[in-house]
Amino acid sequence: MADPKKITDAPGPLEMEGAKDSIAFMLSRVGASVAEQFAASMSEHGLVPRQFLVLNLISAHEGESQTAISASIGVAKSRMVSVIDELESKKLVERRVNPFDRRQHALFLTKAGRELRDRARESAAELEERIRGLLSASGAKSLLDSLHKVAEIDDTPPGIHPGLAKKLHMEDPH
Amino acid sequence: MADPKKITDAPGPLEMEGAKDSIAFMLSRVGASVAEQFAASMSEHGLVPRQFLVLNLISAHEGESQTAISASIGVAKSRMVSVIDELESKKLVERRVNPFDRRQHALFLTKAGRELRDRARESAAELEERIRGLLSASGAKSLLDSLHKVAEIDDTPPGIHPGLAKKLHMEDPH
DNA sequence: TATTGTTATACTCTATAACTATA
DNA sequence: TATAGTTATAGAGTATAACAATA
Repeated sequence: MADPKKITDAPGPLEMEGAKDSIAFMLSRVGASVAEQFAASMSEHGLVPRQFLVLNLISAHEGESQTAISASIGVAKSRMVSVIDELESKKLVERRVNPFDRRQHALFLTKAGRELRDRARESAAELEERIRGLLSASGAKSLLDSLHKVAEIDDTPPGIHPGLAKKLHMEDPH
Repeated sequence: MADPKKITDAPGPLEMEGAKDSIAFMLSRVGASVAEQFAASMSEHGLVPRQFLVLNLISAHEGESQTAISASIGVAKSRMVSVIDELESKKLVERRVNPFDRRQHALFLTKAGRELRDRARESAAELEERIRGLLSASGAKSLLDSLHKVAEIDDTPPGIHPGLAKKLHMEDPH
């Protein structure tokens, strides 16, 4: 086959051979798809995934500094500024001066922040249930187990999500 | 706990509770990690993942147009231009005029393109084996099976990788 | 009038380096 | 001297619309 072909009918999506049999490809593809669904789910609360993560980290570690939070999710501290700025402008997070080191901002959730955290967690739980609904109970357990094993492929600490250090897509009609 | 805390020692990475038990989070995290490893693997051949995908699509569908390829991976046709430009400048891909429709460029791999495709596929296979090495044979089979089930969470056509394409749904051309 | 490939432009996300105020 | 937070800037990636050639 060395000649241009006449396109006679609608070709449909061209497929790549072997992709469906590759764990690497399917993990990457399904992972990106789930991340998209999650981003769409969070956007209903006016959050991007990274903000949800930060909200939960502050919730579990109140009083920590911006640098500590940023290091925990693997982003530069300079990027944390606008993330906290936006959360603070929505009255979800408070910056307080740490009296033990006045360079640091101690981060705390407001009441509204705790409430939004809970609502966003419910959305996350709904997505989780939607996924588990596609699997048997033993299948879900086995999948989670396999994911923990494959997670050993790199030495990223457990709390860090490599994809959140970069960009996550938010759905945008049109 | 309502007071800033004195940071006494290196805190280590702060963790988010429940993340490890969430299939959604782990899928997203491991998927991003695998995608990173794959990108690193492809970069050894001077390719980005999308170029590898395009190389394989042209290989399986020689003579197709740029628009057909771009639609198959869910990217705008305008973005395909620079992708093909680069592949062509490396003498991996040829644009030929399609005599049946002289607006179209029929895409073909060169000999060097087929050789690089094969070498890059070997690298991809190595990553696949590295992942499978972390699992039992039955675990790998079960994981792949679960991934196919979870892939039903959206209606993305099988060949499309949402992470490589921003726009998921191709408009019906009317 | 519609489509293919292309170009131009604006917008978002990111990385990096400086700067300040504290330590 | 070093660190926390901030700002500025430049680069990469992307989406979108418009355009010329062809159908």
